[in-house]
Amino acid sequence: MGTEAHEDHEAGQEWADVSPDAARRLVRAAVEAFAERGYHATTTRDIAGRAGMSPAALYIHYKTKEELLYQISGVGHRLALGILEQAAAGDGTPAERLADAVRSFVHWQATHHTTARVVQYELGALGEEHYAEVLAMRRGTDSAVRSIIQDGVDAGDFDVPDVAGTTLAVLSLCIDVARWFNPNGRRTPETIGELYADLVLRMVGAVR
Amino acid sequence: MGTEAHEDHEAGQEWADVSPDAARRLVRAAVEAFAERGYHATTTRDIAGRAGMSPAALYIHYKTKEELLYQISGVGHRLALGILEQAAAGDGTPAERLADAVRSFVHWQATHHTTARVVQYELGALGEEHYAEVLAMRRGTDSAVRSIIQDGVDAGDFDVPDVAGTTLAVLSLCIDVARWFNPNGRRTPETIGELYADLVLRMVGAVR
DNA sequence: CCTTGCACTGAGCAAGCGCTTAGGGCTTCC
DNA sequence: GGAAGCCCTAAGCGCTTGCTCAGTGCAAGG
Repeated sequence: MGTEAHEDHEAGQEWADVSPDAARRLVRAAVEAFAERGYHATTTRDIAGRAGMSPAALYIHYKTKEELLYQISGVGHRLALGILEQAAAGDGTPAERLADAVRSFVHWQATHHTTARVVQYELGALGEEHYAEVLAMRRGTDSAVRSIIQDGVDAGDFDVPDVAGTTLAVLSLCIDVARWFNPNGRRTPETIGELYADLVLRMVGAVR
Repeated sequence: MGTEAHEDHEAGQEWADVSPDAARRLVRAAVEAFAERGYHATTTRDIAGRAGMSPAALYIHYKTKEELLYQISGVGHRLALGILEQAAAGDGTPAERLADAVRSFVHWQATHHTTARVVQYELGALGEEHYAEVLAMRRGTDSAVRSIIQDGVDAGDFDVPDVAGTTLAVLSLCIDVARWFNPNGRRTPETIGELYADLVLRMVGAVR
C-alpha cells in the first residue's frame, strides 16, 4: 500500500545467517506471530502457515515451539548485550558513552521492535534452563550500563544519588520502547534515540 | 514464611467493593494468575481452583474469561487515570504537580503490581470493543501528564524541547515499573516513587 | 536405472481448552 | 411445609492444541 515502515530494509536482518532457508522463514514467521499475539496465543499451525509450509514441517527444524522462542530470545539478547557492551567499552567521556549506549540501544529496539517485543516480554514463557541462561545475559546489560554511570560519577561528570536505581530506570525506559513503538507513527528510530539520549543525560545530571 | 511483602495490607484492596464474595474471590484469583503467567496461559480451571470453587462456578459470575479480564482492566485503568488526573488538577507549581503525579502513580503501580501488570501488559487480549474503551482511558492518562508538562513550559519552569515525546517517556518509565517490580526486593513503592519523581523533574529541566 | 537420504505432507492422536447442562442443597418467603 | 430462587458441582461436549508418523517427491551418487 505504500505505507511501509521506513526501516524495512533493516528489519529482519538479524536472522540473515539462520540456515537452512526453511528454518529462517520459520524464525521470521514466529517472531512476527509472537510479537503480534504473544507466545501462548500463537499456534504452531499459524507459524508454519506464515512460513508457507505444513504444521508438521516445523518439527523438522525445531524440536518444540519453545525451542523457537529460545532461539529468538537468545539471538536477540546477545545482540542487545553486544550493543551496550560496545558502547560501554568506547573511549569517549562517560557522557558520550552513555548517550551512545542509549541512542544505539533504543535505535535497535525500535528498528527491530518485533524481535525486541518477544525478547523483552515473552521470556516468562521460556523453560527453566533457558530462562536462567537468558537471565545471566540480562544481568550483563545491567552491569554494562551501570559501569558507564559509575564512571561518570567517579569522574565528577554526573550527579547521581542512586546509581543502581538510576541504572534500572535508564534500562527500563529503553526496554519499554519495544512495547509502544509503532513503525507507522511519526517517530523514527533515529529521533527516538536522540530524544532518549538527551533525557538520560538529564537524568544523570550531565552538563550539556 | 515471614517473607511477605511490606505492602500486603494495601494489595488487593482495589477489589473490596466487588460483590458478591465469590465474584471478588474470582477477580483476585484471576489477577494473580494473569499477572503470573499471562492471560492466554491461564486456564479457567486454574482461576476457579485458586478461588476455591469448581470450574463451572466461574460462569455464574462472569459470562466469559475475557469478561474477567475486562473487569480487571477497566477498574485498574479507572484507578490509574484517577490518580493522574487528581495530581494534574492540584494547586501547586507545575514541578510539584508533576512530582506528585509520578510519585503517586509509581507508588500505585508498585503496590498493586499484580493488577498493574495485567492492566499494562494484557490489554491486547481484550475483545475489540473493550479494547477501544480502554484505549480512550489511556489517551486520558497521556493528556493528564502532558497538561502538567505544558503548564511548566508555559510558566518557564521547565525546559522541554519535545513535550509530546517527553510525556511519552515519562509515562513509559512509570508503566514499566509494573514489569520489573518485585515485592521481595529491597526497593519499596515509596523509595521508587521518590527516585522516579526526582528523575522526571531532571528530565523536564526543573530546577531543584 | 536404482538406491539412498532428506525435506516435506496428510492424517490424526492424546490431552487440554472454554464453556454448558442437569441437577442438588440451602436459604427465604408465604 | 412447600415453592421459588440462588449458588454451586459433576460430568462432559465440541473443539483446538502441540506434536507424531507413515509415506511421498526429489535431488545426488553409483
